[in-house]
Amino acid sequence: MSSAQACESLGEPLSRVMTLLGKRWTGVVLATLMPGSVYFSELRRGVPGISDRVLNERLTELIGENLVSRTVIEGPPLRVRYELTEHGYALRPALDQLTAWAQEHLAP
Amino acid sequence: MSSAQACESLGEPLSRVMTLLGKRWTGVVLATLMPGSVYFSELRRGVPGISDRVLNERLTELIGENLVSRTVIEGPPLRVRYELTEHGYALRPALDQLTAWAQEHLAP
DNA sequence: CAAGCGACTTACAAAAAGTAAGTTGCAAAC
DNA sequence: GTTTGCAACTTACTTTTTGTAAGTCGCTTG
Repeated sequence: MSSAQACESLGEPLSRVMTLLGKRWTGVVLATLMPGSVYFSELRRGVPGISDRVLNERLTELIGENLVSRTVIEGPPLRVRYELTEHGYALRPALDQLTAWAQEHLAP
Repeated sequence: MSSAQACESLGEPLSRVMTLLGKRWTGVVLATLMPGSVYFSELRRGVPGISDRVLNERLTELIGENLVSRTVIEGPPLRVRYELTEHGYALRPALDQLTAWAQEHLAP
């Protein structure tokens, strides 16, 4: 396989992931959803520094990509659960690799 | 291990990686450097859509994190090679996982 | 000797993210 | 029984990042 082909085959799907993960907070939001479903307010607490506005924006995008599902629990009080879909959960090995890499190769 | 602890242990190094990869183009630039060292102009061609300005910015950041090295080749003509360091190259398994995930779980 | 390449740099516009306050529906506190 | 407060957003506005285009400098090629 030539270098150009390697670049192509690596590049195309990779650039699609990076369109998602290349936005601020997306990766951390997904990681925070890994342990299981959470309410909006729990998510916000789990992702220190993110604002309501952006958290909502990221969730909307992830729902649009079928990586996260949204379930309204009619109240009162009304609550909303967010949960990874199968596709979203499948990102776990990749995020684990990134975490391992950071621990070994990224300065604190 | 409690869910809160899991969140912590996954979260801290992950959020450091995402500070890097969460910026536009960073992931694709790193992936493009994987096959070997390249000149600035080759890199630009290898990352369609990126501008000189941002490519330069990303490279400067990556050099600052010791993930990429820069070598000036005195001309004329003067050229500059960019190459992954050991730390940068170590990201390969993670990027491969992301690529594999995109192929299986991300809509084109 | 005009035009172009390589590697940037600069100046300016558009898009994304940050910040803060507002909204709606209810419920416990005073 | 009115104020306070939470949950889940939404809106308006500021700041930061990106995008776009042109400019620079040394040299080379037609």
